[in-house]
Amino acid sequence: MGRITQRDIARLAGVSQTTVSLVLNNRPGAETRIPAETRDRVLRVIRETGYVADPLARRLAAGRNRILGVFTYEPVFPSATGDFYHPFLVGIEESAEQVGCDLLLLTSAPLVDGRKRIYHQDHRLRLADGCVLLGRELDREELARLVAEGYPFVSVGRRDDAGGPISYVGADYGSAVRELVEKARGLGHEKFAYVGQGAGPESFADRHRGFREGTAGLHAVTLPSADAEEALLTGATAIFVEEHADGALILQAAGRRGLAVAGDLSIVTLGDPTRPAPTDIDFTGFRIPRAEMGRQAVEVLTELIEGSGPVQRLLPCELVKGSTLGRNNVA
Amino acid sequence: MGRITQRDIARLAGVSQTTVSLVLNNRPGAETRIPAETRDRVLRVIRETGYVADPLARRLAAGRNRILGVFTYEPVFPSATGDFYHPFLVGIEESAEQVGCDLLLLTSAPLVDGRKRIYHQDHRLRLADGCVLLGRELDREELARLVAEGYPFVSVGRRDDAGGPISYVGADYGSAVRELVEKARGLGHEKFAYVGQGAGPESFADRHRGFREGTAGLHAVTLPSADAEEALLTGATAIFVEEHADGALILQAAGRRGLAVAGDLSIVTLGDPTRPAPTDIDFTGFRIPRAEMGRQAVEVLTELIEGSGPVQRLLPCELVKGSTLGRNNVA
DNA sequence: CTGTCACGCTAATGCGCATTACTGCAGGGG
DNA sequence: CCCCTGCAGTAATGCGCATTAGCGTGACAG
Repeated sequence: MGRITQRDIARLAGVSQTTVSLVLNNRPGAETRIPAETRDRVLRVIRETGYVADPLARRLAAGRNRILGVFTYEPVFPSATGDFYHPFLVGIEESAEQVGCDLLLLTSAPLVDGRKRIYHQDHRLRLADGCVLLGRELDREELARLVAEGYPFVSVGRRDDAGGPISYVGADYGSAVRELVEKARGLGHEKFAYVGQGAGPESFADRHRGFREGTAGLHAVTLPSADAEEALLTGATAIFVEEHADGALILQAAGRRGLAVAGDLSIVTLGDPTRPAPTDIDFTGFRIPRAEMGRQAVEVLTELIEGSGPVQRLLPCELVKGSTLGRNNVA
Repeated sequence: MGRITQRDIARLAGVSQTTVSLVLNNRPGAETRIPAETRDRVLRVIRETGYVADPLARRLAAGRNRILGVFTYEPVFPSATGDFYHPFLVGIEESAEQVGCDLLLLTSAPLVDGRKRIYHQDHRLRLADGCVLLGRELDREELARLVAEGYPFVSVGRRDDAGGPISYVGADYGSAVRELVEKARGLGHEKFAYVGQGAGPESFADRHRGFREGTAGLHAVTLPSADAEEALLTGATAIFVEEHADGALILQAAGRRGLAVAGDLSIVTLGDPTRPAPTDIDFTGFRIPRAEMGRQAVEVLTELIEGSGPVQRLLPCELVKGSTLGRNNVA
C-alpha cells in the first residue's frame, strides 16, 4: 500500500496526471486553460484522499524544495556555546516560519579533525534549497567550493571573499567598537588595551580593526587572552576585552590590586558572552543583534534562492551602558 | 553549468552511469562484478571532480531519506516553554547524529486556531522518513490519521491509542508520583492535596492517577491550579503540585500564615518547571528524563522506519530529594 | 469548403539515481 | 559445432513530479 500519487488522483478524477499537476500548482495559464468544473473535480478528489505532493519528487523535477539548511560549525544545542547560538536559531526559526520553509539541521555531518565539515563522503547539503551557515570560524575552502558550485548560502556573520563575494548578515563590530573607543576618549582615556585574538575569524578581526581605527595615534596595545591580567601592567586605563570571561578575570585582578573599576580602570566587553562567565557584572559594551541576524539571514537566503545576487548586510550593535566604563581619573 | 551528475562521471571515466552507481554504492555483487581496475578509474574521477550523489534523487529512487522530522505542537525555540523543550531537542539531536540522520524541523506548519497542525494545505511531513512528535497535548484526530496512513512516528510522552497503538517514549509519571506519595506516607502524612489539571493531556492524567493510587483510602483532594492557595484550607499536610510556579505560590501563602515548610506543610512538585518560576526553592519532586526521552525517541523511530511494530517505553523519573518534604508534625 | 485559431486537455520527456534485465564475449565441455 | 557458464559491463526502466510539445474538437473567418 504505497502512498497516493498524482497518477492515483488522475485516475480517480478521470483526467491525466498532467492536469492534476497543473491544478495543483495553479500555474498561470493553467488558471484559464482548465475550466472550473474540471479543476473542482480534481480538487475534490485531492481533498478526499488527503493527497499531498511528494516534496522530493517535486524538487527533483522543479528544482525547489522550501527546505532551508542550517549548518553550524560549532555545536549548537548542547554545551556552553549553545546559549550563545540559541538566539540566532530563534531568529532563523521565526523567519523560516514566516516564509513557509522548513529547517533542515545538518546534524549528520561528521566531525573531521574535531570540526564539522560540510563536504564529506555523501554530504547532504543538496537536500535543501539553500543554507544558513553559523559559526565563528568557517572553513575557507568549503566556502570557496560553495561559491564555485553556485550553491545559495548565507553566512551569519561577515565573511571575507572566498573565490567570490559571500552573502552574509553580520554585526557591525567595527563601528560598535569604534564608538566605544570614542566614548572612552570622551571620558578622558588615552591609554588603551585590547585583550583577545584580534585576528583570525572575521568577527575578531573586525573588532580589532575598530579598536585600531578608534585609537589611531594613541597609546594602544593588544594582548592575547591568555595574558589578560597583564593588561593591568600596560598602563592602560581602558581595557577592551573580546570575551566577558576575560573581563571578569581582569576585574578580579584589579580588585586584588585595589583598583576601582570605572574609577581607576575601565573595562569594556565587545559582545555577548560566548562562554558562561561569572557575569553578574554589568559590563559596558554592546549586544550582538543575534535574533535579528538570524531573521535577516533567512530573508537574504530566500532572495538568493530566487536568484538575486550576493547580499551583504551589517547590522548595528546595541550599545550597553553598563557600569564598567567611567571617567579617567589617572593623571 | 549545473552540478555534476553520475552521467558526467560516467562519461569522464568511459563507463556507463550504471557502473558509476554500482561503484558508488559498493553493492554486494558489484564488488565482484566490477574489476578493481575499472572501479579505481571511476573512483579517481569521483575524487577529482568532488562528485557527491544528489540525496534527493537517491531517495526518490530508493525510497529512503535519512531525514527525521521533528514536529512540535508548542513552539520550541522562542518563549518560555522553549527552556522546557530544549533538553528534548538536545537528546534528539544527539541521537540523530549517532544514527546519521538529519533533522527536519517542521517549522512551516501554520497556526490554526492558535495551534500548529500537522495536516494542512500542502503539509510536508512526507519529506521525512518518519517523525518525532513533541508537545504536551497532541491532536487526537491527527494522530489517528497518522496511524491510518501508516506513517512512522514516535511521540515523546505517553499517548493513548488513537485508532491504533501509538509508539512513544514517555516518562513514568505514575510510578514517580506514587513513590513520592508513599514517601510522604512514610513520613506520617495522611491528608493530601493535588493541585493542577490532573486530566486532559496524558502527562497530567498519569500524574493524577499515580496520586489517586498512592492515596487510595486516604484523605485526598484535587484542586485546579487557579485555586492553588486554597490547598492550605483543605487540611492537607502534603500538597502535590503539577507546576513549580504553583508550588512557589503556595509556599508564599504558607509563609504569610506562618507555616513552616517541611515542618507544618510539605510541598512536592511533579516534574520540571515548564514556566519560568521564581524557583530558587529546592522543591522535593522528580526530574523528567528529557534528554533521554529525546534520544530514545529517535532510536525507536529508526526501528519503526526499519519496519518494526509499535514500541512503547516508559522511562523512570529521577526523584529529587529537595527540602520541601518533611515529617508531618501536625496532630 | 478549407484554413486557422482557441480551447481543453494529454502524451511524452526528463530531473538523478537505483535497479533489473539483458548483451557481447571468451573459454570449456559435450 | 553448439550449448552452457561466467564475466564485464550496458540499456532500459521507474521513482513522482513539472514541463513542453502536441492533439482532437468545434467555431469562425475567408
